[in-house]
Amino acid sequence: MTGAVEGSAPRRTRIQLEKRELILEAALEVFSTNGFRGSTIDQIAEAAGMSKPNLLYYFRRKEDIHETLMQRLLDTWLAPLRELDDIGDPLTELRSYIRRKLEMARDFPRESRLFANEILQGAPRIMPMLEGELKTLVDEKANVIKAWMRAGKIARTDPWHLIFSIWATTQHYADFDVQVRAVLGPDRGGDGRFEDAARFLEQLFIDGLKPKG
Amino acid sequence: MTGAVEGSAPRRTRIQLEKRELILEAALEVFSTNGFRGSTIDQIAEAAGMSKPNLLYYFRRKEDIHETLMQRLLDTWLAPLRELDDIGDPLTELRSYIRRKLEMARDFPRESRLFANEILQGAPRIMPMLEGELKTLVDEKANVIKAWMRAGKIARTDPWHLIFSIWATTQHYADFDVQVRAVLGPDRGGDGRFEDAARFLEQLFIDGLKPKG
DNA sequence: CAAATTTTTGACCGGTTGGACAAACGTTAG
DNA sequence: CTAACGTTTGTCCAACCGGTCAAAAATTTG
Repeated sequence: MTGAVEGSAPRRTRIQLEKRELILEAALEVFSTNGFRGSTIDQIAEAAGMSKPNLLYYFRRKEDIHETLMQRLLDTWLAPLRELDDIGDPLTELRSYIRRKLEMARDFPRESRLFANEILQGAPRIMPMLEGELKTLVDEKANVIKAWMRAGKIARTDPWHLIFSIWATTQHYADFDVQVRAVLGPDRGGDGRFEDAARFLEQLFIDGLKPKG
Repeated sequence: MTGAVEGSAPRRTRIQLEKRELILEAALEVFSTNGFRGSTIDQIAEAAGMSKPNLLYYFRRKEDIHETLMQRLLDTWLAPLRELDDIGDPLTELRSYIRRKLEMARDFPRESRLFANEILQGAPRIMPMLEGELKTLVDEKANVIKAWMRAGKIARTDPWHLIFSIWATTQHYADFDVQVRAVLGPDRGGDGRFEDAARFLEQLFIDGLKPKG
């Protein structure tokens, strides 16, 4: 009769751990396709194979599910950028970063869409993170890229907008997937579209960033 | 006592024309920030300065507002690509296209977000248009670009993914505006961010597309 | 002006939604 | 076995939401 599933000390049962995972997986599916307000607890419960009151036993409010999902997402979402290392070869590092981001768009499109949904609606729930953690990380990496430019390792350009462009182009293949498929048609829109995209983006960014002269 | 605001022959009063515009303007604001399901008729009505039943006198269903909005949007949204002309200088044409798209992201961010919202959720209402009109247009322009490549006017690459990248990078500044602002901070995130973006994108795409050798 | 028509409004309705709750059911430790 | 604790479910509720309707108010037309 505790019911304190989410206390300051979350002592969780085996069942709680399992069921919470099940719910989060189902919620990711539902939220990423319908948005927060467009999703109902009933939909998530059904997708998780349980009743609504049962779901509400594990997460007291709809928002709690979304919040938990968002917290987990952000860590893995920023991991590729965190790995951008200033001790490696600049062009190799950037190529790896682009490739990793594109792989995430391919392998975790639901996470990408969940994030896009949140930002589109003004990021009401993660604004502090954007202005804090994210800005700090981007500024840090922008300085790494700037150093590469000063050292003549890559062409000079705006590091922040370079990062934005990499985000935009790679996430486009997850967020606008239906449009990409529709335009490419059945032949070119199949599984090969990510390899085509990888080739194109490598040419666009890496060739474009090679130092002049 | 007709009430037939939307008949096969839409004989519309002056008041009807005015009020419908008012509603569409309000609905654009509301839909673009909350999504279709996240928006209520009451919100739109209040934003338009009228009561809910009054709004429903001009648009019988919520979906009708969204549909009308979407139809209008698509024409203006694709206009820049339609203008891409194969009689002009290739690099100039592409530069103009990128600039126009970025200007639209700056001047019509709500339209961009409305469109993004629709695509994100699987484009349930405009799928036929994507597979029809849009695909036809993109294929046509891809062939124009291909011809430029064969003629050695620009570097060889994938025209479809080139177009996707231009869409992604330019629309990013509308759809992910809050993120861009948050990361750039108060100084660089001000009005100048679009000029910085324009400079960056021109360098990225145009320099990268100059013919080799 | 007065009749006809258009516009606006308040009241209302049925369905949905997020969430509460207590009782029933299952599990586990002593 | 049994008491304590964890889990599940049916029922219920208040708020919200899309939409209807009839009647009032405003406007147009003759």
